[in-house]
Amino acid sequence: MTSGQRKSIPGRPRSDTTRQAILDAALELVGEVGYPRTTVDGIAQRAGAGKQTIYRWWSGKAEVVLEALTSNAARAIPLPDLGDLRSDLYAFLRATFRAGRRAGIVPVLKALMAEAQLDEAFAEAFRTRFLEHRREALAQLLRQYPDQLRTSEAVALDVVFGALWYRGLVGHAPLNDALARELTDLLT
Amino acid sequence: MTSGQRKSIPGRPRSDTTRQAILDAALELVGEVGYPRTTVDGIAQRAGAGKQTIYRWWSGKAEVVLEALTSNAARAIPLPDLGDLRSDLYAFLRATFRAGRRAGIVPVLKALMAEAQLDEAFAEAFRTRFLEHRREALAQLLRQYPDQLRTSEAVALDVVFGALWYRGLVGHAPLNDALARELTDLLT
Amino acid sequence: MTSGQRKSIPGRPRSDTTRQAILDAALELVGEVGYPRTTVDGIAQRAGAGKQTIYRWWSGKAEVVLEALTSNAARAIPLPDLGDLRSDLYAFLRATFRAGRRAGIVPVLKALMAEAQLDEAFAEAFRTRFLEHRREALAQLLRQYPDQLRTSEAVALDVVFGALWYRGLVGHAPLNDALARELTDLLT
Amino acid sequence: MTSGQRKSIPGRPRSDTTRQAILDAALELVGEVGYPRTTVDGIAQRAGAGKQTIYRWWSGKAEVVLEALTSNAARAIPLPDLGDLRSDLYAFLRATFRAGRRAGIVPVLKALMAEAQLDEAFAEAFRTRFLEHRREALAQLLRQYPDQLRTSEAVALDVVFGALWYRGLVGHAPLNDALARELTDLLT
DNA sequence: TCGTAACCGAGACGGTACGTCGTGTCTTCAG
DNA sequence: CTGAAGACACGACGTACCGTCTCGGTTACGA
Repeated sequence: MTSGQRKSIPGRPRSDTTRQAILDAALELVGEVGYPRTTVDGIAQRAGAGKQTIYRWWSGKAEVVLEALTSNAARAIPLPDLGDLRSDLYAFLRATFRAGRRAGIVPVLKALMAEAQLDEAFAEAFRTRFLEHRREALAQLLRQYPDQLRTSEAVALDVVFGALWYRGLVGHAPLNDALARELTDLLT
Repeated sequence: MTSGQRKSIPGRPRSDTTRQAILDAALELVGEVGYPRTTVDGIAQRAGAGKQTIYRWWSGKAEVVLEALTSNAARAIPLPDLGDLRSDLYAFLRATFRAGRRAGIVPVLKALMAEAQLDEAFAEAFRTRFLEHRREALAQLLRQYPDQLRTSEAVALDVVFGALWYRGLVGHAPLNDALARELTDLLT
Repeated sequence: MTSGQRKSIPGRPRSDTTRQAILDAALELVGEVGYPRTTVDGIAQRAGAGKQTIYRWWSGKAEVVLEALTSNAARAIPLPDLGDLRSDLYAFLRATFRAGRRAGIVPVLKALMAEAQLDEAFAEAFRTRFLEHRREALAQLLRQYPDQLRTSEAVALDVVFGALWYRGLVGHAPLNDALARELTDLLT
Repeated sequence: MTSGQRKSIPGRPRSDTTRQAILDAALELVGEVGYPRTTVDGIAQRAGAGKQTIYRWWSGKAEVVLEALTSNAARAIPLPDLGDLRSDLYAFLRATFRAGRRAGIVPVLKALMAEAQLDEAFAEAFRTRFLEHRREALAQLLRQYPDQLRTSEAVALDVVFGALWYRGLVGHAPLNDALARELTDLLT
């Protein structure tokens, strides 16, 4: 019955207060001065924490920011359910794009994607702890209408998130409702 | 009236030998130790050049690598012309993906895209000196068959390059002929 | 009957096992890696003790090592008594130097003397709990022959221990029998 | 005739301004907050120098302070020459003790001696660049009167500097004229 | 032919951030 | 209250790159 009740581990337990302070400080700093000018020292100082404490639980600022992003917000965009793929997909894309435009998360996400290119270990973390969740959300939506899609699920996901990230990263065109419209039309 | 032709500038002219040595050294180093562990010092040392010489002509390692990439190779993938969009687009995508898989340029491109996220000035350079060229190549192809495309040219470009970059950056799936096939089918 | 001795203090009494384990661990570590690379953490770990336990009873590694040194050994060099100052002093010095050369205590003493320079509180402890004992031993010897000494007792002590420590700390010359001989001749 | 003209070394030459600024800053800081609380960062900051510049030329704060001490001052106590050993030695000792009492160099010297105990490399530097100079000064004096000394030159030096350092390091008694008198009487 | 000016190599410089280490305090659970 | 365990705030360390600077030395051109 796996009655496994937690073996009480010895020693002082991790301070959740400090953990939260660090995550908050990270988000604040990133918001104020931007990701590249955010430093581990800076986060520690603002959080009233020691640098060591940060390095004990995270491997660097990228991981801290990633966790801050994914934990502070149960940032779930609710999946629409309007009965057909066209409507649901359009609603999903509009909502996603709008969420991106609203808060200052987009530059942070771009920076994390950048970090992932420069640091293989972080790439893995970013993929499994962030990207795949988003992918899975859309995948669930698509799976509801298996035969209304003009291409395979995998390619549909790559097309949607590809266009999304590509416009975001390159910045040559906005993520607006028109794009949502066109992608929807293309895929259904 | 200084009739417009270049006044011969005084002083020692720029050494093209050195320029080439720097670009070569940059590519070599990036190939050997990867972009993040490549340093301006390292490039200078390997090229037998002074650091100042690099900073005189480029703004940093990103620009050097970018120029090395775009200059060393007349890296033109010849545009196919098989008579219809389906064939041309498929050929184009296959050739592009294969070029990417072959040499070690892909990690470098990923790194440059990363750099562009962290440095606005370089982002501009990367966009105009690299990304737009690729975009324009495909755009020319698409413009030959204005009515065989299932979406606008702009979105088609974003879909193609989006999927391409997304798979490349995230690395969750390969850039293979199957993707070329599916994208072609989707867009035509 | 508990007649009037120590009121029994509440709580768990100090573990003498642990105390000894800490002192032993300290001496071992100092012997193995040297004083500067010995850390409080290291001592605690090797002793199977908590750091807090160390800080509860000592003020830092210097005090631990000092106590280890002075307690583990009833390191009394027996005072010679040969009947005249020359013989006694020479015997004393020879024995002292030899004791120093034998075991690995000398580097530790040097390190403690160093620590005393950097930490006023420890300087006091080192002086009263170690240095003065040695001084007092020789002083007793000297006082037996008050009129065979060519200088005051205080200066004689400083000359003997001065030369001793000076050669030990600087290391430009050995603490050998020749020195014992010359010092004896000089002082008597 | 060994006409050895300096081979011109390439690169920017070492900045003597910076070197001096660092040495000055080191002495100031040591004077203000004491040696143990002086940090390399602190020195660099006050000198307006980069930390790297310090580590390029010295191995740590101990070496910087040592050089500051030995270079900033042609701190030569002039050798007395009064015609006989008793007078000269007494004069030398009095002058030495007084010099020590006057400025705040004594604590620094104690700290350097401490450092030498904890760092073998620095010990060597301290010995050859400081201690031996002092030794040699007194040795010269002694050598003028080879037969007025009651012991060998080497032991005389150890007795004098031994008593001096011992009283300085332990601090149980002052370095005063009485000690100078007694040492002189003992040795002559 | 000689001066001026920009080039080039080398490498020192001021600076910022990094990640690690040791200290001494604290907070948990177990005796 | 002691003690093991270990997290915590703090502060210094030494290193790595950055982008700028300052040397001596080298081309080129034009006076």
